[in-house]
Amino acid sequence: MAFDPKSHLTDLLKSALKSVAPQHKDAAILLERPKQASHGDFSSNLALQLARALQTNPREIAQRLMRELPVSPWVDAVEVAGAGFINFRLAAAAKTRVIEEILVRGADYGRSRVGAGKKMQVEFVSANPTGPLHVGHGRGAAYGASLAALLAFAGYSVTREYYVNDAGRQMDILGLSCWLRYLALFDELLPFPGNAYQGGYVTEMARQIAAAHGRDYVHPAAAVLACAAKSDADADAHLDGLIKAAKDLLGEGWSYIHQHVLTEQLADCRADLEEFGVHFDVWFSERSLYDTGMVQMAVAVLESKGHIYLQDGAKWFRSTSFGDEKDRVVQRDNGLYTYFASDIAYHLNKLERGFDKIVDIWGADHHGYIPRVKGALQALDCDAGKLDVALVQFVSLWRGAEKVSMSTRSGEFVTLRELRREVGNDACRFFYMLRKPEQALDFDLDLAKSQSNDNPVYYVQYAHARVRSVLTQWGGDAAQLAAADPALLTGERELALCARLAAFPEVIEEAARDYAPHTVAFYLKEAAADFHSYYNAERILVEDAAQRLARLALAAALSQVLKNGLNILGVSAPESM
RNA sequence: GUGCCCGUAGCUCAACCGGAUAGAGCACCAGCCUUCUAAGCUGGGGGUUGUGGGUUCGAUUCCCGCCGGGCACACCA
Repeated sequence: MAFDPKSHLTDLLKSALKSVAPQHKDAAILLERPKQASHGDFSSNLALQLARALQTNPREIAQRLMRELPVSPWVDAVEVAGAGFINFRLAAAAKTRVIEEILVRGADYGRSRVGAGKKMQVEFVSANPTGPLHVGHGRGAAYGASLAALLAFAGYSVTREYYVNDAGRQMDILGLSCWLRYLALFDELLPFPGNAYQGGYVTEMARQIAAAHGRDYVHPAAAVLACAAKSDADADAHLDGLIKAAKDLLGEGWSYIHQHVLTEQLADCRADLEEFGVHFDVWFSERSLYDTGMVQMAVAVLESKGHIYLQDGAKWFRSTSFGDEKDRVVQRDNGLYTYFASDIAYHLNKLERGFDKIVDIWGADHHGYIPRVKGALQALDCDAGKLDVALVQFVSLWRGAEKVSMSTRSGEFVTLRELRREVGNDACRFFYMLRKPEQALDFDLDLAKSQSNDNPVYYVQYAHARVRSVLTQWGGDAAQLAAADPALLTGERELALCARLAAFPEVIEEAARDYAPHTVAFYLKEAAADFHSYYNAERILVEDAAQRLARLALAAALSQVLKNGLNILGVSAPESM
């Protein structure tokens, strides 16, 4: 294992602690990198933490700890400062060692074992395949993909999953919408319901069906109306009437149309995500839960455990027993299961697949849904603690000062595809990662498009490209860099850059722990800033061969870290710009 | 009304499971290209962390009350 200054200092402190306060020898030792350079390279608040328990002035504890610290060649100085902080100054050699480690480990530098190979599932996007993905889905996609990559890099065995809602009423509405457009192509005109899917892609699918099957699915408009006509008072009831009419009149044809629109939309969605660099290992069908009897079984198990009661002809799950604010219907009085019922079965299935942890990424509007799902798992005697839900807030698009209005059902929304085409995949992925997920995101299209220093994605990529350009001009073999003498790196900026690079593994572990890939993006901006600053202050390709090689090694190490970080975020690291 | 998220520089946001003098970018002002990519760099001004309490060596962080914004409160998904 490579030398790690942080764990080395931890060991030193542990040893001192054993002498000073044996009864607290197992106290957690926290080392942080101070924001301020005058506070050294690492700082520990151990004395402050112990002050109360030892009933002693923290500064005095710090002094005692300092006296008991074993001598280390990696430490230049130790001092007690402020209220009782112990500040460490590392020897230059301890800071520059990281360069060699980065060059040796390459794409694996920063990779951690904290995950210990534990099986983790990240389920995200899971949008109804009833139309194109929009910019809100894009945020969930970018977040989920980056989080999954981050967790994998942190040592977890990650499965990326998309839950396909192919069983519900929404799919029926889409099928109906398509059929109505199809009928219109053959002059069988019915009023198109306002609560059906309005988008142009629906008409497009209708044209495909017409092209492939001609008039096969045509029925007179009058017949449809006659079949559907009951209540035109309630828009939803009217829609259900039309769906029933479609099923009755079309028979097998309905299955075809239903399947066709599903396949089309899923394929479109999948292609869209693939282009966005977002891949899934599993596409899990909701319908399969019904086909295999999982839904019925899950409800039956709940029932057998006494968590279900009948009221008004429906079956209710007593979720209030598990902290929910009201009980929830799992099976309607007409016998149909609710979406919640299949979701219980789905989560049960997830746990049965043996994941140590499952992360659901949901839109923030679903937050009220958490207690009932966790409640159901508890009721099934599962460990609900294995389920984490990450909520992603909404996205608003802006063109300068003007807000772009969006509404899914009306068809007036900006699609992810349009967004990607307009601003590019890299800027898109990076921009989505500039905000913590639980915070609403204002996405400024003009800014994302601008090829200027306003745009952070170019800033980071530029730093990478700059290094690659220098390496190309140098023209040497990268293998030579291993021979560089790090002792020649003594400049303040060089050592600061080394410290930044050494922090990368910690950034990865903390980001993984907090499900916070955005902190990786922030780190990359800072690392790029360190480099740009260095680049402007010092020349890399100097006359002195040894000095030149040392600086090239540092630059190469920096570019490697940028690349590893960008890779997690799904952003390219260009060789030139 | 109840629950969740949020409130930090003029704007957009950070702040490492409670730490030291709250940091960046944009915008504004003043500088840096005959030398490795100016999509870059250097310097400057800019703050009662919405507000009032509490917890303690220490609070942007934790707890409570207000104020303001967003979202959710279905036999829809």
